[in-house]
Amino acid sequence: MNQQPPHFPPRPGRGYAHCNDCRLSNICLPLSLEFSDIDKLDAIVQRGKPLQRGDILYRSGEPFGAIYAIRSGSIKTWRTSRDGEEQITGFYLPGEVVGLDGPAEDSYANSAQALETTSVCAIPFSRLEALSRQVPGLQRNLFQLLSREISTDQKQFGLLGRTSADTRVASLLVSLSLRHERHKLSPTTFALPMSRSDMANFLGLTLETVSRVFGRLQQLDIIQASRKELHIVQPGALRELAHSESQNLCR
Amino acid sequence: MNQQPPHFPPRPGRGYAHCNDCRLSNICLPLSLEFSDIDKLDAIVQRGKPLQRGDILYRSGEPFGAIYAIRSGSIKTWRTSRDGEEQITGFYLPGEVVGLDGPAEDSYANSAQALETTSVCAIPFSRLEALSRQVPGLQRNLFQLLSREISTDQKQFGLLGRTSADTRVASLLVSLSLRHERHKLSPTTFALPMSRSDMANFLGLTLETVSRVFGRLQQLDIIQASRKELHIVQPGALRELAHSESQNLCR
DNA sequence: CGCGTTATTGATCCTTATCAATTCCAGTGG
DNA sequence: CCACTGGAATTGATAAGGATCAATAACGCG
Repeated sequence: MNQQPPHFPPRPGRGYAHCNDCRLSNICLPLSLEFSDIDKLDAIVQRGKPLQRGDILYRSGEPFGAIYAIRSGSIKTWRTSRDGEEQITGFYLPGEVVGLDGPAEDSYANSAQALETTSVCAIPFSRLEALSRQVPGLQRNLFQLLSREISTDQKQFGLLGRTSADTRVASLLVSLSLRHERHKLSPTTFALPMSRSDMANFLGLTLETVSRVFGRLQQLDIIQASRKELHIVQPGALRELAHSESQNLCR
Repeated sequence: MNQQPPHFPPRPGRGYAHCNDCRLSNICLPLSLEFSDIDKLDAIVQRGKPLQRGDILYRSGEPFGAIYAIRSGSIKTWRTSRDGEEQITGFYLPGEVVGLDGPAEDSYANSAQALETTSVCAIPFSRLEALSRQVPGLQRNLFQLLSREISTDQKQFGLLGRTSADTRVASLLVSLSLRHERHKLSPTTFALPMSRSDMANFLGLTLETVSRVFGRLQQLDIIQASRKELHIVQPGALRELAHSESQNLCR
């Protein structure tokens, strides 16, 4: 896999969509800004060529420069603890933003890697800060973005701490499903861009357990899965499972 | 326990320390601002009378108005999942800020409660936003504050997902110890403001397990604990435990 | 001093980790 | 085109850590 970081030219190449044309502008940073303000934002956004599967977007410890909005594809982020264990901290889909852990120490705490062919918009943070001082709506969106990341991270606590393997896997699948729905994609049939092992790591399980849960969910005809392809047969049942604190699929 | 929210008069009562006098100003929001800018911040800060143990600072679902810097005492925050289970999301000590989950949905996702007699500075967020547009250093501090919350939340992932009960408890104690040290308080002898059950909930354990770990740690003379009083006898050994991914104190 | 809450300690069970073997698949090269 | 190969996934057997249930003890507060 190619491990070179992609480069972002100072001014984006022609031929890439601008924010005002982007169909994600209603869930991304431009959310509810005026056209003229979106143009100002657009002027500092840098669009490079797509990352390939396995490409690293940034590495833990690198100086913080930009946050990245995902245009297409998907990204995983992870931290490395001091004894070298890796903990996946999130999977990010189009319209979502990675790198928000950067401002804390002015360097990235996470590493970020493309799970498939992925296009991102790089937004240099210092320029974004400056712009958001002039555009109150943008400042507000930025605060919301950070705050939302806090909120989703905290949701994960309950999942990791207190729930059965079944609930954890179901939760992840439901979360992905909802996010697909938001993009007007099928919420019931989509590809899982990450490996079982990635899911397991993210959910605080082993890959064997994840695999077994997949098995059970298929046995019950709640999902159909073959490798990376997922079809949710009974969305209601899956949601049910995802929201139960401890319940599991007693075989 | 008194469940009334405290009220914050529009302009603070006399006799409360201002930011420029506050010994926490080097770790709180005013961090590395100029005196004149700190005064501007100070002008929007509201200081009420202290909360008592059990007092609610804000409740999940309430409209978001302010973030709160803790001056003395301690606060716990928690989320309530849709099936009514409570998950403690953090313990906050002086100089730390709660309410950062508010901007996401313009309402608090967490509830916050005083664990002991606690003084807080309320900072109305819309006024803070406005001010931070004029004071770039303040805006930067705010972004850092949010980003740091993301970072500490993500650290918790690895703990909850992958580590032994011993490691989790040790981690919490080490974290508290380090934060006490930052305030020039003893890092080895302090009071635990929260119950065993709170710790357990936060760490994704049961209170019985937490109690047992305390027992083991005392057996090994790593800590001495009696109820809420904690003395760390061997800080090194505790840190060791806290950083090991899976190791546990096989009895 | 007595009650209720909080913490400790003990015995047992269950879920999931761990270890191990096998299968499946994608990609490769002959 | 098909056999090979190596990573990913599945499946099975076992064991361990922590949850659960239960009883007791210690403390704080009125």
